[in-house]
Amino acid sequence: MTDRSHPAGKPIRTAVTDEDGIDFAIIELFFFAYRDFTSDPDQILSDYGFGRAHHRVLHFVNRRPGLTVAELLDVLKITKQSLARVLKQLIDTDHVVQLQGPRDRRQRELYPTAKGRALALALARPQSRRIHAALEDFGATERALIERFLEAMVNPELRAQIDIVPAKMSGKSHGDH
Amino acid sequence: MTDRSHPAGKPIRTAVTDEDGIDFAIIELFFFAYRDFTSDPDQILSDYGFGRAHHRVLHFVNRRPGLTVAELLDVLKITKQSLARVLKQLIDTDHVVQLQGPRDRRQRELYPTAKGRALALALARPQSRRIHAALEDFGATERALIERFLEAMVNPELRAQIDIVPAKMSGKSHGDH
DNA sequence: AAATTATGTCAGTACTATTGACGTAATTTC
DNA sequence: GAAATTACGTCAATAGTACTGACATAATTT
Repeated sequence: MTDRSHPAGKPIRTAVTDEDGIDFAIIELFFFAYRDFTSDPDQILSDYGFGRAHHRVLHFVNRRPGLTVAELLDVLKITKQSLARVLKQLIDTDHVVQLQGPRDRRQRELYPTAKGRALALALARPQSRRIHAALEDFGATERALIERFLEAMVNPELRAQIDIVPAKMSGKSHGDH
Repeated sequence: MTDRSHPAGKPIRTAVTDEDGIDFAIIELFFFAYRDFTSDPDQILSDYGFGRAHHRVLHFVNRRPGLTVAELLDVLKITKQSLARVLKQLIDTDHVVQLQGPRDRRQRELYPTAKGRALALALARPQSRRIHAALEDFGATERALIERFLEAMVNPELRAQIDIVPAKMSGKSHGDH
């Protein structure tokens, strides 16, 4: 609409580029990459009536079996109420089970069932394939570089969450406090 | 809840690892990296009452001034109705203006105003800083590698969208530092 | 016994997205 | 020139994921 009743700014016809001192190239690549990265599991999830939130819960429950609700909330950075519905659905559909904490019986330790493990793997498979394809021409050195880059993109305070993951790294056993 | 009335699966107590043939390390890194990557602009946006959807529109309007509504829908992969509200708000707040298409007057070419350009840059700044910091120890070769990786993560059919971007590669003098 | 902690749940709200339907103006086709 | 198509805008209804605040329960700690 060329009609404007209130003082509208004039159109700027030049594109922003990296010359503005901002790394638009990588910003945009990151957007496209993540959009497509999540599209594969999203499709599978819709068959189950699940969404991305279910995927995240399922992922971390499989990745750190036995984590408590509080720990999960901390990793996902969402509220208890947001988690509630999603977790309930996963439990009702027998993808996740809760066990009473052995030391503290108020706690609920979360574990995947065989069904939940299978779904988690099914969701991760296309993502892993995509990564493999993207790393096709790369060797171990380049792969390590990508990992270093991605890790550096994470907030330093939150990098601890990554290290909790079993296996993988070597001497990263800053155990529990 | 140790009580289950229906046949629930048994808890699996071992964590999934890369040994399952799946690249969980990078999958998880990608998740954390993107989560934090978007957190900076999200904070700024909330001051304006805007959300991530506004950011995306603002980004592409600044990146390809003069694109039409249809083109924008194609890039964002959302529906017209989803775009409508967001775009309207950006126009009402004088961040974006519409001009009649010169050749086809049905089309609306979208342009940023000075205000819209400023906001787009403000949103991109912390993201760019984060990228710079992550690439700190990397040279041009490593940087190119990261770009190649991210580009390879995008669906091949959709890579065309990336190339539309002006300037970009070639003798990219990603200037100072 | 009282306070705290871990979890669950209810009510209300917001944002982003969806599909379907309809209207209008401009362009293209017959 | 009339009809069909295209580009865009808008209305209504719905869903998924998130939020805040409040309150309940059981277990643990003080």
